[in-house]
Order: sequence, then structure tokens, then C-alpha cells
Amino acid sequence: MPVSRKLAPAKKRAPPLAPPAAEPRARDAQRSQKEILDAALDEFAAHGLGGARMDRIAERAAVNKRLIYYYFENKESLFLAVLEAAYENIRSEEQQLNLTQVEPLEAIRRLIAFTWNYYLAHPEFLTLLNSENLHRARHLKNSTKIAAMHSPLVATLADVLERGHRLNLFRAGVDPVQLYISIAALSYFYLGNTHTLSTIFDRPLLAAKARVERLSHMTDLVLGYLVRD
Amino acid sequence: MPVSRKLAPAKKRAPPLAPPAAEPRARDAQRSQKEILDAALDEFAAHGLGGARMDRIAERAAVNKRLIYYYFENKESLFLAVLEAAYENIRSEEQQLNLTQVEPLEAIRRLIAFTWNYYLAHPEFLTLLNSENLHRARHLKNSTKIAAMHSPLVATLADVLERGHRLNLFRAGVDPVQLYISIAALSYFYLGNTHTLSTIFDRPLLAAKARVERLSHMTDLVLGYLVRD
Amino acid sequence: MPVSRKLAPAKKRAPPLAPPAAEPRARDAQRSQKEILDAALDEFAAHGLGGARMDRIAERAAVNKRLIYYYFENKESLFLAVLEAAYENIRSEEQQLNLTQVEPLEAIRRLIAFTWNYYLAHPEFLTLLNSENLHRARHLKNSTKIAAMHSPLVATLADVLERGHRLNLFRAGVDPVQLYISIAALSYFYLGNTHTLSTIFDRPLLAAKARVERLSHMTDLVLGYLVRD
Amino acid sequence: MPVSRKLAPAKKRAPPLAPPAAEPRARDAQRSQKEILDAALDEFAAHGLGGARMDRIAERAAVNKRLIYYYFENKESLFLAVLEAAYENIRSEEQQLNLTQVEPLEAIRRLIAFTWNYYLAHPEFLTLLNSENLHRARHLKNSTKIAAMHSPLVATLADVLERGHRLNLFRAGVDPVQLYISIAALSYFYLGNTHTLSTIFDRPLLAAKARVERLSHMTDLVLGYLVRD
DNA sequence: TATGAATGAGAATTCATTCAT
DNA sequence: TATGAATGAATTCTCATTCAT
Repeated sequence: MPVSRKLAPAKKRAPPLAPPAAEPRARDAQRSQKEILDAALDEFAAHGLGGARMDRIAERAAVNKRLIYYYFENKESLFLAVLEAAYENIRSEEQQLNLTQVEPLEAIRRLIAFTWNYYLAHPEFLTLLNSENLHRARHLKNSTKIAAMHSPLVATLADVLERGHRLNLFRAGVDPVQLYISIAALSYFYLGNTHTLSTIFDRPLLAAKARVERLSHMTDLVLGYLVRD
Repeated sequence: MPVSRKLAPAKKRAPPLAPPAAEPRARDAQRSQKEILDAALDEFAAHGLGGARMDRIAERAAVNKRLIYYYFENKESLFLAVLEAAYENIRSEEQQLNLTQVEPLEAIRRLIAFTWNYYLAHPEFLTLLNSENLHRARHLKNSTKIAAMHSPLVATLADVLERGHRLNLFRAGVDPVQLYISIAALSYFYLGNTHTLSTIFDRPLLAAKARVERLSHMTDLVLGYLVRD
Repeated sequence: MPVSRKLAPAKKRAPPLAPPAAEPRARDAQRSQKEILDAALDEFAAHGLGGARMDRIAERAAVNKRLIYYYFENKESLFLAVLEAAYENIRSEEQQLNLTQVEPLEAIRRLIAFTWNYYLAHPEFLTLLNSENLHRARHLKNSTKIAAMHSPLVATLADVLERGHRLNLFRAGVDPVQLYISIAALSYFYLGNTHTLSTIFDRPLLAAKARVERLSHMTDLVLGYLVRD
Repeated sequence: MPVSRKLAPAKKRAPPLAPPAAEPRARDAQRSQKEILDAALDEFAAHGLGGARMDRIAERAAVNKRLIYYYFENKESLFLAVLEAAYENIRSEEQQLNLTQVEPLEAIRRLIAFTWNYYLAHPEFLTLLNSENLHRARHLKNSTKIAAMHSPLVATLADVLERGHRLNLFRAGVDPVQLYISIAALSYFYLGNTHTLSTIFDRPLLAAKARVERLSHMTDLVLGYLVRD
């Protein structure tokens, strides 16, 4: 039962990550915004949009709460900003796979592995998307750039499929969007729902061995379907 | 023979002005609890655990808010109760597929179709699970019956795979849990993330035609992998 | 996070002292009232009037909550009933000291020791009185019998003082009420405030040795004043 | 340059109708905290911890209820803050008696009179302590400074007793803590229990005459014991 | 650009008490 | 005499947001 009486307002928890900052910190707009976004990503990922707390974001970012409103209008806008940044990040890393430059079979393998590993490394991306879907993509629909961010991905996958088919390697008539959704689905569901799945099946789905098996299973599944015999 | 003298309480609570008397609904504990659970399912599904409002649940259930606490300790316990009921529902319908009684190929087809249609008809199940995963299955881990509810499912699928293999139809060495997760994943991600996916791919994923295509794609995918050539 | 879903309402704590009592217990008005009073005494003593919970009283008494209202109108009336019973108890035990039958010096010693031991054995009496004083004796003032219960005590003490004086043992002009209040005060404050006193003086006031010393000190104090040299 | 686009929050909170504009009081953290503490002291003293209402405290302090939580974690922390302030106050006034600078007999007289008058002037101190004892000093035990606040008092009284004894005035072997408790007890019980005592003895204990008599009786009692014949 | 002080509108939860049988 | 079901009115505490500097 901590007591605070003198001047400082009561703090619920031990002081935040950053030192108490007696004097106002150096003014660096760029940096402040970045820290807010990072903190907000963590917070929204950890608690969802409804469960996220502006107070905690300010604390994590080590900025004054008021500053968040200065830069990001309100909670919802901040959430959209976080979402866009998250999409930008995954799409940008994806681009670096250079799928159009490798042979089709390898391209598919790489895409599956990349997706799996990215989700594994960025669990916050999954919960973020879940939150946005809970809200029926309300925020994303206000985004001007989001669709444009995804056409290259579709084009790339279409190219891979086309090349695979011309080499008489892949089956015909595969819809790239459909396939991409399936590839994402296989990793997304397993990782995003690990907690419930581990509980209901009473099985450690994130153990090292289980992870290797899952990647292998997913690859088999997709290639088993895709590759013409 | 009561011993009390009329001693006025410290501060009389204002007497109710007039009885509303809109013919009070019959007292039925069973029914009240059911209505609360139904309302809570809707509310949790629509807003997540954090966004759900006890007030709205009471309103939807048409019961006094206090009654919720009378039957269900608190919000979290209510959430677990809802979760368990939701799992019970899907597992029970699944059981009625009688997968052990049909030939393996048909069994797999049915399972895929059932999963797809169930999720389509029960979008609340998806958001509910997302919420629970956001909370790292905190509630479910307190459930005593959840794991037991799932062993029949695994056994059934194992039986189907085994029979398919003995008929020289299916490939060997398929892990039923792994496969079940994949089957669920393909529907779950598509339907649970329809809003964001529709937005980023700018495509109406829930249009009648799209739905038919998706079910077909998923079936092809799974059978393409499973069926030995 | 206990869950209760089926028919029974949620219980916050493990079942009360008494067994769940599936069938309504034998109808015994006398006994029910006694159990309610006992439970209420404990509860009011432990939490004060404001902090006491009717629910807990019902639980402790192992009767239905509604029954309390049947016998004791409301919380305040119940509190008064408890108070009166408590006073009755101490006065009745006090009476059995037969102070008028022993020599004055011994009578005073006995009264001091009795008071000390009674408070020690009945800490609930102290907190009960504190509660009533917090409420400015609001309940007691409604009592018809309380003053009558105390005149014998005053008479007895007056008699002792008078006899002591006539024997040239005690000083003259001692007001029995004043003296009684002092005797009670010395024990009451020490025992009723043990927790804060032990904390501020950092000393275990209830240790066996400390108790012996206190009784001795109080006796010295009172007799040092009373006894003529 | 804020990056936010105007994205309306999920549900706009209704805009305030019109600013009350009764010339807002200057923002003064120190003063706000003081007013809250003062109001809380009154409220806790009047109703006990359980009966105190945060709403009323806010109202009395003329601050927004939320501000209480801004400065004082919660009700319990506020209670401890109030307690500590109360102890600080009495101990500080006591210090100003300069008991070490006056002759022993006078020192004891002064201490008795001071205690009596302080309790008379600060009835809230008594009820506050009663509340804390009801809670078994739960809050005080979390205080770091409380014990330190009391050692000077004990030292002072020890010095007085020692000097009195060396002057062959006081009896030997008197424990200062024991004596202090007795002195406090005599006033505390009389004043803290005035309401019940007046009722059970049917006598106006706070009448001017009664007060004079009580102080005189207490002084006689203590000195009768302390002073060597 | 930055911040400490302040707030209105809820939010979950509690509580004494009454209803209906 | 006894009880499970039900409730209106608080009560503590929370939260996004704004004020004033």
C-alpha cells in the first residue's frame, strides 16, 4: 500500500523504464514520436485496443501523456498509426525476399518460412490484427495507403505461380490471393492461438521440436497441393 | 416472534416511488442464467473482454445487473463460462458428424466443410477465441474440463487418418492434431480476418462466389496433401 | 477464479462454517435468533457497524439472510440487539463478583482484575463500544433498559467506597462513577488500542510478561490514589 | 507537426454543454493535497474507514473526486496519510510543552492537562485511532516513520520520572511507557466513550463542571500514585 | 515542444433489502 | 418459520482527454 503525499502524484507501479526525468527532456520531435509509436505497439499488442491504457503508453514511452495527444489526436488515431507501421514493416521485409529472382519452388518455400518466422518474431503483429478485426477494420478502412502496400505482394506471388506453371511444376489455376491467405493462415492460427490450442490439446506447441514439425508440415501441405505430380 | 423494535436505519434509502408492475417475469434461475450467458456471448464476441460492458450484458439479458454477479462471481468468471459453453457447442456439433462411420475421404471433406460452415455461422466463436488468446488463455487454463472435451476429437481424426492409410489412400505419418490445426486455420484466418483481408486486398471475401471458391480451395489444399497419388 | 454456472449462485468464499444444509434446517426460532446474534456480534466486532456485512452474518449463523430481517427488522436494530446483549453479559458477570460481600480493598482489587480479564477475554466488547461511540450512541439511546442495567454497579461501588472510608482506609469524596470510569479506562485503552500502541511504541503489549505488568501497574495506580496513608 | 489524421474515436463522449467558468481556482498541487487531507480527516473521523465516502471527501475538499486518486492511490493510502498527519500533529504540539525544562511535578500536571485538552479539542483523533485499531493497525504497520515519531516522547517522560525520583519526589521504578499509556487512557476513554458513558450512567459527562472534575480526578489519581509520601 | 494539474463520464462491483413461494 | 431469486442505489476506482503554463 504505497503512500505518496508530498507533491508527486501517486504512482501505481514502480517508476517506469526511463529515469524519473526531473528536467524536461531534450526536445526531439522525431524521437518522441518514434518512442510513442513503439510503446503503443507494445501496449496495443499486449492488451488490445480496448484494454490498452494511454497512461501506460506514456509511461513506456517516457513522455508526458499530453504529448501523445499533441502528436496523435487520440487513441484511435494512434492505433491506426501503429497498424500502418506494422504493415509497412512486414511488407518491407517481405519485399527483401526477392521472390521474383528465385526459382518458383524455392520462392514458395521461402515465403512460407518467412511468414512463419516473422509471426514468430512479431507476435504483436498478430494480436494487433486481431484487434483490428474485432473492430471490423474500422481504422484500416480510413487508411489511404494500405491497399497500395499490398498489390506488389500479390503481383509477386502471381509471378511465382505463373513461372511455376510454365515450368510444368505447379498446378494451374491457383489464385495468388487465395494461396497467400492460406500460407498466412497456417502460421497465423497456430501462433496466434497457441495459448488456447496448447491448453485444449494439452501439448506444448511452442517447444523447439514442435516448431520444426509445424514448419515442415505447413511446407508439405502447401507443396503437396501446389506441385503437379 | 421477531424481537426487533422499530429502530430507523441511519439513512433511509428513498422508498421506490411506485411499483413498475409490468407483470414480473416468472422466477426461473435456470432461464436467467441461460439468458445471461447468451447475452454475454454476444457482448464478449462483439467487443472483446476488455471492451465488453456488464451493463450491456444485463440489458441484453433483460436481467438486473446485480443478478449477473449473483450467478457469476465477476466479469472474468462469466467470460470463462461463456468460453466453455462455446467450446461445448462446437465440439458437440462436431461429434454429430459421425466421422468414424463414413469413409476416410468423405470424413475429411465433411470436417473441412463443417469447420468452415460453423465458423461462418458462429463468427462470435472466432472473436471469443481471439480474446482468450490475447489473455494468453488465462481463463481457459483454469478450466478443468476443457482438455477432456478435446480428446475425442483427436481420437476421431486419428481413426480417420489410420483408416485412410490402411486403404492406401492417405499418406503415412500424418499427425492428427497438426492436421486439425491446419484445417481449422484455413477457415479461421480467412473468416476471422475478413475485414482486414478484404481491405488490404481490396476484394469482397464474403461474397457468395468467394465463399464457394474458398471452401473448394481449402478442400483441394488439404486433400492434395493428404491423398497419396 | 471460481466458476459457478449451474444452478447455485456464485459463492465468494469456501462454504461457511456449517455444512451446506441441503434441506431447510429444523425450525427452531430460539436457536436461530441466538445464532444470528452470535454471528452478528463477531461480525460487528470484527468490522464495525459500517464494515459489517449482512451476508457474512447470515453465512456465519448458517441461516438464510432473509431470516435475519424476519427477526431483526434491519441492520441497525440488529446492532442494538447485539449491543444490549453484550452489556447484559458483562454486567451479569460483574454482579457475580459479590463486591458488597468482601472487604473494600479486596473489592477494588477484584474489580480491577475482573475488568482487565473481561476485556482481555472479550475484545469484541471493546470494538463494539467503539462503534457505538462513533455513532454517538445513537442506538443505545433508543434502548429502554440500558440505564437500569447500570445503577446496581454504581450502587455497589459506592458501597465499597463508603465502607472503605468508614474503615479509615480510603480517601474521602471519591465519586464512584468517576472511579469506575478510570478503572475501565486503564484496561480499555491498553487493550482496545493494543495494535496502534504496540506499533508506535514498538513493544509487544500483549506478551505474557507485559500483561502481568499492566495489571500490577493499574492496581498500584488506583490503590496508590485511593488508599489513605 | 502532428501526424494524426482526424479519425473519430469509436464513440464520442458527449461534449461538455457549457463551461461553468466560476473563475477556476488557481492550480496549486500543495493546496489541493492539503484540502484533501483535511477533508479526509473529518470524514474518516466522523464515519470510520468503512463508513467514509470518497465522494464526500471530494465535496468537502472542493476538488474533483478523481484528484484524490491522482494524489493518493486509494482510500486506504489516504487513510494512512491522514493517520500519520494526525500523529505528527499531536506529537508536535506535545513537544512544545518543553517538559524537560520544567520541574517534574509540574511536567506531569502539564502532560495530563495537555492530553486532556488535546483530546477535547480533537475528538477526530480518537475516532481515527479507534478505526485504525479496528483494523489491527494494518495501515500504521506500513508506516516507516511512526515509531521514530514516538521515541522522543518516551525519552522525555523517562527524563521527567528520573528527575522526580532523584529529587526524592516520585516513586521508583515507574515505566514511562506504562505511565504514558495510563495518562492517555484516562482521558481517551472518558472522551472517546462519552456518548455511551453518558447514556449508561445517565449523566452529562461533557458539562463544564464535569470536565473540571474529570481533569482534577485524573491529576489526583496519577499524582496520588506517583508522588512518594 | 513539453508538462503537471485537473476532470466528466463511466466502469465493475457491492450492499442492504424485498419478492415470491 | 424458512429460503432462493431478484433489485435499486450506491461505492470505489478508472479512463481518455483537456486545462493552464
